[in-house]
Amino acid sequence: MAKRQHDTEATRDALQSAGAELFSRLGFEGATVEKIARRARTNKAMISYHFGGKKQLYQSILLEGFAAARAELKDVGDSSLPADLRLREFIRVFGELAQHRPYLPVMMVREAISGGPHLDQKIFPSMVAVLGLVRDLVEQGVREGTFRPVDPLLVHFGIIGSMMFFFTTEPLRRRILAERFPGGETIDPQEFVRHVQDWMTQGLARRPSDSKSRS
Amino acid sequence: MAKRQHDTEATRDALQSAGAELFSRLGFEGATVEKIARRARTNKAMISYHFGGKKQLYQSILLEGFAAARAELKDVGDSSLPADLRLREFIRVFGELAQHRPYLPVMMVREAISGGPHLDQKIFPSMVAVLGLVRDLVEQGVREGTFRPVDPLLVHFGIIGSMMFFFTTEPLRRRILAERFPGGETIDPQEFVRHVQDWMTQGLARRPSDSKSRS
DNA sequence: GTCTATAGGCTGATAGAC
DNA sequence: GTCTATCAGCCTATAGAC
Repeated sequence: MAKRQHDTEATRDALQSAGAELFSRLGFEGATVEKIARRARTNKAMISYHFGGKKQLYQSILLEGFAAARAELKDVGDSSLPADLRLREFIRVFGELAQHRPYLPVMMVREAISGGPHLDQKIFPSMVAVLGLVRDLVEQGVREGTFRPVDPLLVHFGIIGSMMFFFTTEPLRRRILAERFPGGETIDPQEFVRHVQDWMTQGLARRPSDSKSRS
Repeated sequence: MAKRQHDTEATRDALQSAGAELFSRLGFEGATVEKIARRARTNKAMISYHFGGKKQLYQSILLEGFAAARAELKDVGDSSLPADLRLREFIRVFGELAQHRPYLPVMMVREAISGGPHLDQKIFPSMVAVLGLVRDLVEQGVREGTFRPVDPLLVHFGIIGSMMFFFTTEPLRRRILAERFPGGETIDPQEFVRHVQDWMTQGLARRPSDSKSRS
């Protein structure tokens, strides 16, 4: 945009990319500015220059990652399909998201476990939006009669929980399963996504015996 | 056991207890020996004296916690009930475990996310034992005809995942739900456990249309 | 067994040269 | 914009007094 020695954006992007990789793998404290700068092929002074410090770099990564994720989930929110199909779609997109941006779920789980000590309040709306999406979707299904009466919040944590856990614990799963069964018996992410879809669809389905009034 | 100035076991226990609390809340690096010692009402030299260092204290906490957890799950493994009831029982006991020893799931998820950098290989057998318990249980159900044909490993990660996520993210959930709905709309753990039980039971149930040969 | 004092290493931020 | 050099602060481990 203005005159520049190398390319302002290039350094910025390299730092965010290196940060995403290292923050997710090592956590906020474990990923030192030194390591991040080295991986971005620059120096740690650039982190202060471009972002104002380590914490702000961290937050910018989460903020921009969440914005992108929200955009990818938008279609599911706008869809006019029946609830059970939308739920399958949500799970599929969520799984793709986790594979396309593996750093996001990992960074978020780390934060959630600790009560969000490095979280910028600006991402809260995005988190609540995902929750609202599932809630609407479940309420639609109950209304349409395809789902049994169930608390959307519980469904939300069930789905998000199993998916987040699966995708964030890949490092250890790989290590243990590989050490004990050197054959290489690891789980295919696609297969897990399909499992959750089936589990969910059948597990929420309304049964003939269900009455509307059931707490 | 032998002559002692105060009580050897007392200091040891205090350090383990303080360590469990702080390691789970702050992570391995975040929980400094200084903080742990202060909370245990002693000094950091005691950590080296009793355990040989910070890492060994950490591992002793996980090792003893896991041993206790495994003992509590033993009854579920030995039970001769039908598979669907055993599965409900497993989920219930797992939930009680997470509430009774909240530091355990949190420490384990932290490790799993990072690939287990501070894990002693000695706990691997305990982890695999839990996995084996679920596997046997699911295979029993498929054999008995109450469960549809399903990969036990996928079931395992589904259950453990949703439970671990729920119980480990309580800190952030509390914070967000409390900030946005000051009414105090938080989720009752018992209710979530019941939800997983129902979800699981119905989601795995064999449907009339299921054939035995299905991958 | 317990404690204080300290050694030695690593951290994030930044001043100042280019 | 980029980089090197440096500073103050914090960490774990431990020597040595009691």
